[in-house]
Amino acid sequence: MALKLYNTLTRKVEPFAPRDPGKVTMYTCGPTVYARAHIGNFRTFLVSDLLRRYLAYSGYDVNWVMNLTDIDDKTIKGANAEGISLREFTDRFIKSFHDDRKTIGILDANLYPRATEHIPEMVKMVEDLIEAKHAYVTDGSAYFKIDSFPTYGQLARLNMEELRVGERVASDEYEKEDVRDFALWKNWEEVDGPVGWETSLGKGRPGWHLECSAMSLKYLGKGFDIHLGGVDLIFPHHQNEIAQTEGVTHEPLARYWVHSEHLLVDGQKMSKSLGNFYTVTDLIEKGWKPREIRYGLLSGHYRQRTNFQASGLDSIKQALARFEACAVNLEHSAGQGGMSELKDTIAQREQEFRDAFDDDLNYPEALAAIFNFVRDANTLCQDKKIGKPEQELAMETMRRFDSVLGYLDLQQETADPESAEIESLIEARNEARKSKNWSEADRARDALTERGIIIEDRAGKTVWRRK
RNA sequence: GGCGCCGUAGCCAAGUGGUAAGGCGGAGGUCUGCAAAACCUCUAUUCAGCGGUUCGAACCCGCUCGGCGCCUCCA
Repeated sequence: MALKLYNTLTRKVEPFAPRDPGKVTMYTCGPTVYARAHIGNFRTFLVSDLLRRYLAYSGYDVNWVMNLTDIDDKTIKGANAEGISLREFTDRFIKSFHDDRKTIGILDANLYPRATEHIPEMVKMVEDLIEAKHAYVTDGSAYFKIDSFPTYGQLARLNMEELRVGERVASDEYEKEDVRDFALWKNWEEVDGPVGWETSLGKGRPGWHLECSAMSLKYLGKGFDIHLGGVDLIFPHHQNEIAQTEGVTHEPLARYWVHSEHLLVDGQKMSKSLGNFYTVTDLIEKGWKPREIRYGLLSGHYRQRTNFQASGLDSIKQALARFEACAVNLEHSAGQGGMSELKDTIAQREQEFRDAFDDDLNYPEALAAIFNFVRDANTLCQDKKIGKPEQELAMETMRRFDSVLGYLDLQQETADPESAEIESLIEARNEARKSKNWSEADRARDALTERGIIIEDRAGKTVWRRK
């Protein structure tokens, strides 16, 4: 079986075939950098990361571009409120975005283009759209004329004739020929303050949707492979991108449209007023470890609303501890001669793993395959069938699975500052055990337990970890 | 008004026509000086409810109940 993806454009799960054999081009709508991104944003970025990792695992050469929206109403407002430049204001949140995404193991994209660094490309696109009669200018602003694009509304399955015009459409943009038309270029206004670009279109700034059209076309070309984003972007954002790009290229913007469902927090839509609004940093401060955040945000299929529960931390810790324990078990296994059995289980579980991801990124089922592998490997350890060569093969398999999941990567390998002290307490306990002084040995263990240290007596060695 | 989604064990969550994955939790057992970890067994005769189609339905169809999304701020 090969990869199949649900394509929002066709509303079907389709076999995936890239534009250029062996190479995949993907574009993800990134954050608007006016505040620290929240975990809902990261859930979407995590889905892109998962897809990108799986494509790489499957042998594709992946080119992933993720934009940074550094010009819009909110960034202008924020910068002007602080009296600093747009650049200075947005740099701050671009940094926090990268800090947080690295924390939860989202690998580097190939490029993070900024909207403000592509003004000429956007202006050129508007000019081309005007030339093609898809756009018009009124009072210094340019608008896309949706009547000129017959399939407008298709991506979201909206019938433009039946829209309840007027109920949700802002009424202040009366200069548009049709209220449904959307802005390509916005004329400079007083509130914009120092923000604005002098261009052939006049002084102003780009509309929100334009950057993605201009930048995806520039860096990934016509008809690139996969465009990703959250479901809320289907309309109007992605529909408008399609109209803009295709109005110029007359070719499909992207071959597959992949949208991730929203994250719920404690069963409800995340909002500051409900007190369930979190950033990655908030969770770290509440004691979550990076990989626990990653696990929690990724649980559940990407097209299903996933409920992130603050109370689920213990369950997540336990699940991840299973992976870790398996690696430790393999490391300390002193057996031999289970190579054929190990190879059998690897073949079976890895097939299950691939089948799961191939089926529209069925992450929960892939996880099940890995947990089954963990159980099989633990059983082989127990049966003393894991020797040096088996250990190496099993660990290599774990690392291969983890190249997609990204949990082991996030283990903090840094030396524990108290390790010398802990080791000496363990040493003292083992001395007591040797002389069968059990009460003294238990006292030593209790002292460690009180400090949050869990110890495990393995064959010939005592290993420890923090709770 | 239009388009669409969800309801599976105590909790989380796959499965979408062939007889309920996986994780957490819980019970019992093996191992261990005792633990921890691991392993084994058990933990949904049943998939919101009611009808229908079918040899066969959690999966298809209809209705009902309950939660929710989108329809120019939004990951």
